[in-house]
Amino acid sequence: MKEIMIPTIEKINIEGFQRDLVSWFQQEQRELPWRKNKDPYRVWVSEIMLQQTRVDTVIPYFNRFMEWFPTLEDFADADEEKILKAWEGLGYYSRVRNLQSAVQEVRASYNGIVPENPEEISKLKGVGPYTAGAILSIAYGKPEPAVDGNVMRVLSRILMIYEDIAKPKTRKTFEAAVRKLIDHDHTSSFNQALMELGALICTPGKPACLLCPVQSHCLAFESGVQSELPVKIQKKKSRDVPIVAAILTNANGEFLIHKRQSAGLLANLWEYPNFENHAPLQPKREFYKDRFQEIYGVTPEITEPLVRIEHVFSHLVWKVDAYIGEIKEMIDENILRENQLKWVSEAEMAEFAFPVSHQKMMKAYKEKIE
DNA sequence: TAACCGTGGCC
DNA sequence: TGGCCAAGGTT
Repeated sequence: MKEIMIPTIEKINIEGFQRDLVSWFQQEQRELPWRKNKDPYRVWVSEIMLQQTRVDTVIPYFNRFMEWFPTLEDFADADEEKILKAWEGLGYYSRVRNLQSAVQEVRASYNGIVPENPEEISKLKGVGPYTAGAILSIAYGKPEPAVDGNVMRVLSRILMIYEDIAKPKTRKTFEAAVRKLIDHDHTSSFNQALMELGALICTPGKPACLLCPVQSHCLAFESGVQSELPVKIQKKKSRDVPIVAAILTNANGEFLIHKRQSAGLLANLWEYPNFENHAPLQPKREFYKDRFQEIYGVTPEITEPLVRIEHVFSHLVWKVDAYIGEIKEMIDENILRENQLKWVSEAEMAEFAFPVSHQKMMKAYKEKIE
C-alpha cells in the first residue's frame, strides 16, 4: 500500500477551508426531497438515482419512488416489473436491479439495517466507493470520502491537481485529499458541500469564482488557471447501429411486445420487435418479414413506414427505422413464450417499462392513427 | 485498464 | 448540431 502524496495540501488552511465551505453549504444548500431526513434508505436510493443523472431529472423519480416504496421492506418485496417501471426513463437500468438485490441482502443479513461500516456496505451490489462514502458520511456521520465528478473538479482546482480525472486510479488521489480535508464534526455537510459547490459555483465551463465561498483557499484561482482544470481526456466516438423495428398489431387491436434479455443493454426492459439491420441496402418489406420470422417466429405484413428515431446511448447510437405491421395468423402460446413475446392491449402496456426510443415509436403510432 | 451501461439538457 | 456533461459501478 503506497501512500499518496499531495504536496499542495500543505498550502491549505484546513480549518479555515472547512469553516467557509460548511457554513456556505448550511446557508445556501438547495431544498431537495432526499434532504428532508437522514433515513439511510432514502439517502441510498437518492445516491443511486443521482449516479450520472441530474438533480432536476431525479426529483420527480425520487418522490414517486418513495410513494411506491416508502420503506426498505416495501422495495425489497416489489416485483421486478414494478421496479423497472419506477426506473423507466432514468437509464442505467442495472442500477435498480442491483439496488433491489442489495436491499434484499440488507434485510436478510443485516436485520434490515443498512450497514454503517465501509467493509460491509461496499459489498452490496451497486454500492461502489462513491456511494459507500456518501451513505456513510451523510446518513451515519462517518468521516469517509465521497468522491464524484464534482469533488474531483472542485479539489483539482483548490489543490491544483493535474492528474487526468478520467482515469480510474485518479479517484484515489482525491480520496486521500478528502481524508486530509474533511471536517470530522460535519461529515455530511462537508461532503455534500463539495458536490453542491461543484454543481452551483465551481462548474465545468466557466466557474463563478467571484461568488465562491472558498475562493481565498483556491490555488487555481490564485494562479488564474481554474479554466484549465480539471484535466480530462476526451472519450472516443460511439458507433452507429442500424435497427429495424415494428409496431405489430393483431385483429384484436393488441400490440406485440418483446422482453429483452436479462443482461446487457436495457436488460429486462420490453420493446417492440426489432433487429439489427446489417443489410440496409436490401429490398425492404419481404426481407424484413423474413427476418422477423427468423428471430421471433412470427410473420408480419409490414404495411408502412412509421418514423425514424435516433437513440443515443453512452457508447453507441441506434438508428431506428420503425414500421407498422399486422399479424393475421394466430400465434401458438409456446412460440410466444419461447420468444419472450406477449400480446397486450394499450392499457396493459402501461404496466411495462420501455426504452425511450420505443416510447417514441408508440407516440408516433398514436399520432398517426388519429 | 477500457469498455460497457441511458437519458436529457445545454451551448 | 454534435459533443460534452451529470451525486458511478461492473466486468
